[in-house]
Amino acid sequence: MYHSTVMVTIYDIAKITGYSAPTVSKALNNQSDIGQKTKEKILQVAKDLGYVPNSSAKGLVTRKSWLIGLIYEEDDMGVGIEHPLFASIINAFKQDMEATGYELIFIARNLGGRRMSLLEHCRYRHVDGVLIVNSDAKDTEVLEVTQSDVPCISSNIVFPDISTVTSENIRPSVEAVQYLYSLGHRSIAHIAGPQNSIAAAGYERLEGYKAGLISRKLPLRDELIVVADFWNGQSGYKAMMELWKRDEKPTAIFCASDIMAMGVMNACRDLGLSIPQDISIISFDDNLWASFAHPPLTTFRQDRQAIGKKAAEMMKQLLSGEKVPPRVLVPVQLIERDSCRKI
Amino acid sequence: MYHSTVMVTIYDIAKITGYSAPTVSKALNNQSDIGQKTKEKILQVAKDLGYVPNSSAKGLVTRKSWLIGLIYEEDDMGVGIEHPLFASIINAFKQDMEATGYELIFIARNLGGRRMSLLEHCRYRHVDGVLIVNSDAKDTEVLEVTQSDVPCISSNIVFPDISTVTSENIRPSVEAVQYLYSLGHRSIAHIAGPQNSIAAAGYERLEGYKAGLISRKLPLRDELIVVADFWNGQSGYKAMMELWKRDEKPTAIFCASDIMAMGVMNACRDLGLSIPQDISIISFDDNLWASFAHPPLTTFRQDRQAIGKKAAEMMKQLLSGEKVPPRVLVPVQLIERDSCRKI
DNA sequence: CTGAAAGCGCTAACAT
DNA sequence: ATGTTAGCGCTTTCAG
Repeated sequence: MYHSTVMVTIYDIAKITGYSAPTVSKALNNQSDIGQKTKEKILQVAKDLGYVPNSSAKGLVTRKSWLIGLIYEEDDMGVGIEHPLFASIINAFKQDMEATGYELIFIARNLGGRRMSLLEHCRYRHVDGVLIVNSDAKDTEVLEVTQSDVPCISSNIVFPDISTVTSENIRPSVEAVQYLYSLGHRSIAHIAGPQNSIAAAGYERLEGYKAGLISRKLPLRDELIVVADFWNGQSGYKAMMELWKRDEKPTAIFCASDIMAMGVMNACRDLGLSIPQDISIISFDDNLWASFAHPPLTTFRQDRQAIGKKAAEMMKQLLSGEKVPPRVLVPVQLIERDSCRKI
Repeated sequence: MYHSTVMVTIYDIAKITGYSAPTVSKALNNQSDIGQKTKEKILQVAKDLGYVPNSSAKGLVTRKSWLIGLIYEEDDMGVGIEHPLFASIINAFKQDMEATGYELIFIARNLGGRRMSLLEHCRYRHVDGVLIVNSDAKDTEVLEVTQSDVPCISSNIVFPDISTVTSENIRPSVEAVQYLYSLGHRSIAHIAGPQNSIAAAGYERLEGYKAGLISRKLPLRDELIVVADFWNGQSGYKAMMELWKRDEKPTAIFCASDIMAMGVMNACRDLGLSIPQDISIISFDDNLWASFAHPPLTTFRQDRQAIGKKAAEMMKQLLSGEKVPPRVLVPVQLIERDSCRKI
């Protein structure tokens, strides 16, 4: 049955049922101090009338918006417009939060032509909390939000004052080196992500790589490390070309991301290096392409679903006043395919 | 300067400036019937106090929320969790709408445990309009929204009652065939997307393929068409394998999407077919991977940015009461790379 | 050009 | 268990 477009209020329900507005309100909100019969009758009439509450009126008096703000800056990472991680994380987060009654709203940076800071926007909409996804850690407006009293959770980017959830970076990076070591490799290079502190991933994976070498008593050599300019394929290609100009020719490479690995693998091809015969490659992410690469890429799978769910869990804790640890790590899983060989 | 967390209202400003609340309101909203001096003074005090309007109070009286609802169903297409198109479209749409003063909110399907239909949610939040991105065209709750008085624009999926913006599908598909024809190909196959009507892309590209054949007086042959089960790599692989079981061996394939093409190209490899020596491939999308494929893939680039911008433009027209055409097409661009050869 | 009064839809605090 | 009163912050008449 389709309802008319004119708004029906609790007063309409009150009039029809003969009860007062507050009583209707109580019934609708499932309060305790109300008769069972009364409640049923009111609920029935509300249903018949197609009553829908008014979030503005409700929010105005309760001061709770049931809104979670999303600060999502498109792509400072140079990946282009298709970053594969964030959409999934947001989606998992969304589903979890919605189940608890929250809706997600993108926080804008201006309001009807007039500029308005992110924090002002949060206040304007009275968001109950904010999820920061891949924003610039140095953006003053974002920092203003993280330093305010608005409950914030961050995914991917580490901010000083708030809790962050990311995939594990260090442990799997150590493991990557050890995995290659166990295959007999002794000269292992790292093509690292940008070290500009936007994302923890860049330096933490490099750190893990170094720790991995140390754990196997392999020497740390600068000439085996190339830092890519951006998290994209072109930069991966360029980094591989740079690596191969140097004297030491590694037998294996730990690459900081699959997208970069696309470029690295192309560079190998252009260099006449076949994978894994001439060189082994292990990477990070497990994106759509990894299993279709030639050869299929051995890589650590980031669990986007788990990251989003974890972020939601942390948000709910924060919202209910609980303490949340500053950094939460979600495990990744090694997906062994054919890009590494025993030597 | 950092402001306190207690809310400052127009009454605070009124008290300090000595004007009344309505006057303050007028100044803040840049109304005409107010003195220049007065306005300046009020604005200054508002700024000093860190005044931020309250969207609930505002919305309650104006009945305008400055909210655009987003109906975004994750992935009925079987692409997995990384569909590369939608995030970009949403982002472009978002930027344009924000510049006009609107914010985007995801429309949920339940509210704090209680179920609430999509339309009810739209009413609850008083959204001024709704953008539907890749939702199931048969979902009754979505249809309820499209058939309501809520202004709706759809991207990608064609709904009966509302305006839809997509990339051009038919013309480029015709062109794909003609392009291959001009290269000397006469036996041209099509690996089509799912024909289940979720997305127009599936059947429109098939339609364009057929029209292309006809335009060059090539025979339509069913054995040169394989319809994939899903828009993913596995389905592409399977479809190619199926195609090659048949008697007629085409010299070229028009594949309905890049992601499917990943699978098709892998199947070629497994079949011992080298591209483009043995078979030419042309595709659709130009995703991140296409330029890194072996060989780099010739494909039609969808302009996600333009689609999002167009959707925003249509939404604004709708919001201001203008008529919007039922279907708007955004041009795609042929990116010639190395997967097709002259024979 | 400015202000007084009223009201948007809802709920909190109390009284009955 | 139910109703009365009041008020959330803002804007819209309409009077002056």
